Amino acid sequence: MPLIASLLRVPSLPETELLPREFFARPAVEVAPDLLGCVLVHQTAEGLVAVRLTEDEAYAGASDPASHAFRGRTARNAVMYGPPGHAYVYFTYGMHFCVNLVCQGEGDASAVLLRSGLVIDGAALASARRYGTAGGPGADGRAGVRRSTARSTVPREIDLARGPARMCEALAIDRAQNGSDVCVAASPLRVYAAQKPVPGADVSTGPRVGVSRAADVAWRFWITGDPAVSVYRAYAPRRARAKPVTTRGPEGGTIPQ
DNA sequence: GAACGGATTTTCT
DNA sequence: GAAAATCCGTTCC
Repeated sequence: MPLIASLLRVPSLPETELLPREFFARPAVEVAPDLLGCVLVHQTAEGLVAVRLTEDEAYAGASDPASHAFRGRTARNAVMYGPPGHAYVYFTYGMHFCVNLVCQGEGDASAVLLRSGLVIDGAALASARRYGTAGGPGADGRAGVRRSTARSTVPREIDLARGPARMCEALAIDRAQNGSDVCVAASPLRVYAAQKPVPGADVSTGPRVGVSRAADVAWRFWITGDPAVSVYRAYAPRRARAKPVTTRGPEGGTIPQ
């Protein structure tokens, strides 16, 4: 084995190797179930965090109404049109990042959205990123998880990367990782093969979460019974803002709000 | 335990 | 100008 491979080896992955680019050079619906059990690693100056993938979703390109590529190429989705085995990171809902892995060949804008995983390395660092410093919830005054009630605000390790935006926060994935090649050992962000492949019989399928279009296709995949899988939420239209702000403050001198 | 509303900004119509 | 591949705390069964 090359020396560099041992130097970059992940503690929890003694015998596994990086996924080759050919792995991703297939339709996303084929790649998505095969990614379950594989390990996403992000190495930063702070340290290394690794998650074993437990849930993902396939997005086809121009033919999929739920895909970001459905309406053609834009500055945001450009990476999806590039070569397979690269990360497509996008920002959504004004505050969250989500990470995809690009599939097929160049020009086919398909990808797999990574939805959930179990942290198997760097849990302390992941927890610090999600909940603040290791002192516990609220220790640094951050709003993430507060002790507002006596129960149910205790962070759980199972929740560290359970959900697409949570996983990005645990792994410190943001715009800087958009376009990263996950198939080379020199990349801080990379994906390793599963130590023990997940049998097809252990993979469940269902509709994708939160999408309004093409809600009938079962392109969400997860490891059956795994606790580190996000809760399914059907698409729900967001209601209009309660305060239209059509007028300014009261005329008579009452204090706003 | 389900349902709801707020936060917040990029992206495209 | 509205919707969006979300998360979190609160409220109401």
